[in-house]
Amino acid sequence: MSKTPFTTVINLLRAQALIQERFSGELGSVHGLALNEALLLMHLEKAPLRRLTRVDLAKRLHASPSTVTRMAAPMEKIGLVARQADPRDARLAYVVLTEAGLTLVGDVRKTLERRSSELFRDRWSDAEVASLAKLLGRLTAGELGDLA
Amino acid sequence: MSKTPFTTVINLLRAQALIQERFSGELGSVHGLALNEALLLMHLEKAPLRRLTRVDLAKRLHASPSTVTRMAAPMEKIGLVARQADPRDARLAYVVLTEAGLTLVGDVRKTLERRSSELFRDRWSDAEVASLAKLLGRLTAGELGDLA
DNA sequence: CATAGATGCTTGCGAATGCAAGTATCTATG
DNA sequence: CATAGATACTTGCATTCGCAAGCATCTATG
Repeated sequence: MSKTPFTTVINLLRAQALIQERFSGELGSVHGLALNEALLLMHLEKAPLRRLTRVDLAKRLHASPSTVTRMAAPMEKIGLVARQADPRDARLAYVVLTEAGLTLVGDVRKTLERRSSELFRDRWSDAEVASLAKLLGRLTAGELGDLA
Repeated sequence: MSKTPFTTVINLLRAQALIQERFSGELGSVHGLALNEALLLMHLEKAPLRRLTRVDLAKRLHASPSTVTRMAAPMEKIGLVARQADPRDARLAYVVLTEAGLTLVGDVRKTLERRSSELFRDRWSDAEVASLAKLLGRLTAGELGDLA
């Protein structure tokens, strides 16, 4: 039995920790957001009508609905998102991206794209990065919400 | 400017969430450990004398020293690790793997290796998995503690 | 139309974690 | 040897998160 799959998993966990550390700092100091909050805004940006229910957001963020409720509250307070009811189903409380949120998420995306490029700037060819993206994409093929 | 690096980072974050979800369940129910606790034991297993200081463990786990202190306490209580003083430096409090811990970490490793294999069982050739492992390994080249 | 089950959201509670401060010890400098 | 700074660990406090329970609403069935 080969141990290559295990090595792959371990390396992936390490790479994720590296990225989290590198990105969280600038994201927090420049935009005042945590990485998860940035991902939430980007999911809304990609969604039809720029809105999603809390349950849908939870699935895309791999979080619980209660976490999404609590994440959205302060972002609503500062005007990045708003709460929107559904006229047909009174249970639903959409989280909808505001104009301010749309502007911010554009800046956030630029920051993340720049940091991502820096991550591969040295010792990586374009083909290698593309190969890595493709392999990782296949790993998560059945998942919701692409963001990219 | 290409967006491939950004796509790569997003896919990596998604893949990490997938792995965390798939592994945590069995790790907890079968061995009674969280993923981070399993990683802690595996770092000890790889270390000389099967022991590390809390600060060294924190670096390898990408956690704070206080987190390591609190993680080690219950594992010491159930006999997986022990506390060991350094005769030359009274500040150091090594976390050392016990025999019971060594036995458990062997089982845990087998579980993780099997789950990792299942992750790539369908639609992946050996060469593709090896390629992914290599690319991820390059991303974390400068880091401590290999585990694999 | 009435009821049972399913779904979406929120809240209480406990667990995990980081930061900052405090203590103990070591090391370098004079 | 005395002192200042560095290092290792721990603890108090605040934050974040998931689970379970509760409430409101919707849907299916009779």
